[in-house]
Amino acid sequence: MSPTTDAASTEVEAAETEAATKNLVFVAAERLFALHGFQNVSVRDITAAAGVNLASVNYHFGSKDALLFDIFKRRTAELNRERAKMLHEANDRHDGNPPLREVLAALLTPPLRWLAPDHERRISLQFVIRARSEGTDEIRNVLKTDVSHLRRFSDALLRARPDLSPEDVYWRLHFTLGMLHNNRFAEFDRLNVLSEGQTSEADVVGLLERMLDFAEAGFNA
Amino acid sequence: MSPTTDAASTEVEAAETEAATKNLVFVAAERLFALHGFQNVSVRDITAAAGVNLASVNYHFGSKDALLFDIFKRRTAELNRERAKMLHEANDRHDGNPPLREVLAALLTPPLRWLAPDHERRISLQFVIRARSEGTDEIRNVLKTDVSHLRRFSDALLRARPDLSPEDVYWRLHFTLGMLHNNRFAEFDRLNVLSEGQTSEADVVGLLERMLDFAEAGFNA
DNA sequence: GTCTATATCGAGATAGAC
DNA sequence: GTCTATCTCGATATAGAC
Repeated sequence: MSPTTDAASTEVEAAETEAATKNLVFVAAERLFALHGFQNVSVRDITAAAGVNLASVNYHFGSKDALLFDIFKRRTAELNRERAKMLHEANDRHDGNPPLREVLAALLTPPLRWLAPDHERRISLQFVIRARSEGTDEIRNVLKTDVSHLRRFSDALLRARPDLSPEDVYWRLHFTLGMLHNNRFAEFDRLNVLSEGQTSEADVVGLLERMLDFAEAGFNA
Repeated sequence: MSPTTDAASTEVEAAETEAATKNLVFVAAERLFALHGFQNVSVRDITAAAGVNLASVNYHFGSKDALLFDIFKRRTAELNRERAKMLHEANDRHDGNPPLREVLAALLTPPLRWLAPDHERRISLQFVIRARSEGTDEIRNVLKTDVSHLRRFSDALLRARPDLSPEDVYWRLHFTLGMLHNNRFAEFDRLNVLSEGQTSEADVVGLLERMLDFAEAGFNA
């Protein structure tokens, strides 16, 4: 082996190791935050679960807060990309004026898909939902000021229901988002206790239909 | 002044002071928790805001967690008492079978009343909503296991809509609660940004009507 | 880049004087 | 009951060896 290839392969290995370590931290942190909440998980918990060194979080992400923000940004970007794609397809199918239900479906389907018991993003959705209400000041600021992805949907809803006042449309979108964000593990547990096991969130296709029925009727009220 | 009256008045004063101090802590803690979240408020913040001694929290409530739990218990009890009263009155008006909208109104009206800008429980409602999702393990446990007050409502809904499957009723109640719990200051801010000021949560009577319209239509879907 | 050891800080809780 | 001073702990962040 020449020194050159040696150095090159070492660099590659280091880059792979770095990426691997960073990813291990990312995945472990997301999981722990989703299950136990941001404040209840320490950097030690994360690095222990990931099987990496305690200093990794600060080395790769800068701080615990920055790690949380990083996960939040990546997952919401993924989610909103899927939503935008579905809305775009609905637009294509209906000459830029998709009916109400299809707009709502584009908003709700991606997160509901993620909720499926065997979906690889199941835990990510719980993370995003928790981060929305328990997150850092930085996350709250982004939520409050960056509404661009939501505007696509409010515009589509306004077009789908030009007979409604904008005020009505905005409020009904707000209600629909409330329905969506209530889909936390803890809330499902509570509902299961109340219904004595008659409800099961495992059937996400059924749940999506239920939510669409409810929200569509609410918009048509 | 005889020693007897002296001692008596001293006891009274001490009791009043104790009650006053305890109450100052309670009120200050509720406010700070509601505005900034449980984890972001220290015992020092609370006692400073209340103008009392640092040790007061532990002396009067045992611990920070116990203080939070105390506030949560008292406010949810108040809220559920108002709800139960409204449901009871609706039962009286309709021979034990109130229509759907009146059941929903009994569930939603008390918290919406509390939301009014000049209502003395405005901050308490924000506290309860936040405590639901950001609270301690003890609070989460109570939420999960103690569904007795909700059962009154699910039973009434089942009676109001015997044509629906129980599963449908439970899910739709879940959706309705999602709409309700989304009424946080931060969410209103977000909605105001999105709607460019076209929505105002100050008109709680209007908001209640909007929510009832949406939820009733959802149940009738 | 990784890891250990440690600095530093802020928190909740409490002992003991008054 | 109240207050001050303090204890103790657990956290994040980082310096410095390898």
